[in-house]
Amino acid sequence: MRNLHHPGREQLDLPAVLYALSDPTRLEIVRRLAGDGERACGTFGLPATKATLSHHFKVLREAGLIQTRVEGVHRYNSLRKQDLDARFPGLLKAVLKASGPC
Amino acid sequence: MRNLHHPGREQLDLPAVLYALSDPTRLEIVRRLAGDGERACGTFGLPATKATLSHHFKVLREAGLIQTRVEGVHRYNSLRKQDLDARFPGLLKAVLKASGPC
DNA sequence: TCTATTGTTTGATGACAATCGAACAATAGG
DNA sequence: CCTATTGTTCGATTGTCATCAAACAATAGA
Repeated sequence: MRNLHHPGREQLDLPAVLYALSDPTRLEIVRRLAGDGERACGTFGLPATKATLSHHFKVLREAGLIQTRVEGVHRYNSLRKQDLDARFPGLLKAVLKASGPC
Repeated sequence: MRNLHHPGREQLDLPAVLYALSDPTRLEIVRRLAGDGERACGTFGLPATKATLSHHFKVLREAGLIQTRVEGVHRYNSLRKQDLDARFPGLLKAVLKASGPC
């Protein structure tokens, strides 16, 4: 748990990204990160236990959608907008737009 | 099997669409339909049994990605481009682009 | 050092999904 | 009517996923 695994930009896999986005809870996390820039895991107020949320953050991280920065006792998450846009131009924007108004 | 179920344009669900696209076999089917317009199920030459392919076509159909027209003994599939673009502007294009050159 | 906070990991459970072979249904063509 | 073709459905198997409670790890602060 010391080292969080983040795939490189070139390793981003489209099916894995689409799969990560296909869960409503994970999509909501991405939506909020798209607006807020950076947030700690515990600040989402989503209807799930911390174990479940930790699982979802892990899926998003390993698919390359988010980046997690450790600072003290917190984990700050942010969207990897630039990497996603470089690899899959227009995809994130289209998904966010399709997911409704923020 | 007489009546194939196609969800209406307004019923298209983003997570379901993303999930359907997150399988490599299904993504490949969509890619080919994007180029070819209309094709019968048996003409894809994908490495899976007909039972498995029938399953994938069903997932795509019920997510609203494809339309199946029955003619004689064949089922002709086509992409629901217009419905997808109306509901999720730019999404299909971005996914196709991200999935590589056709 | 003790305690509270934050998040991960583990283990278990129930649900769902991908895959296949075999049986079935529908149709076209003899 | 018989047969080949095309695709769906069924049943079974195997594997994966979402979820939770509980245990654990790491850190900050008193």
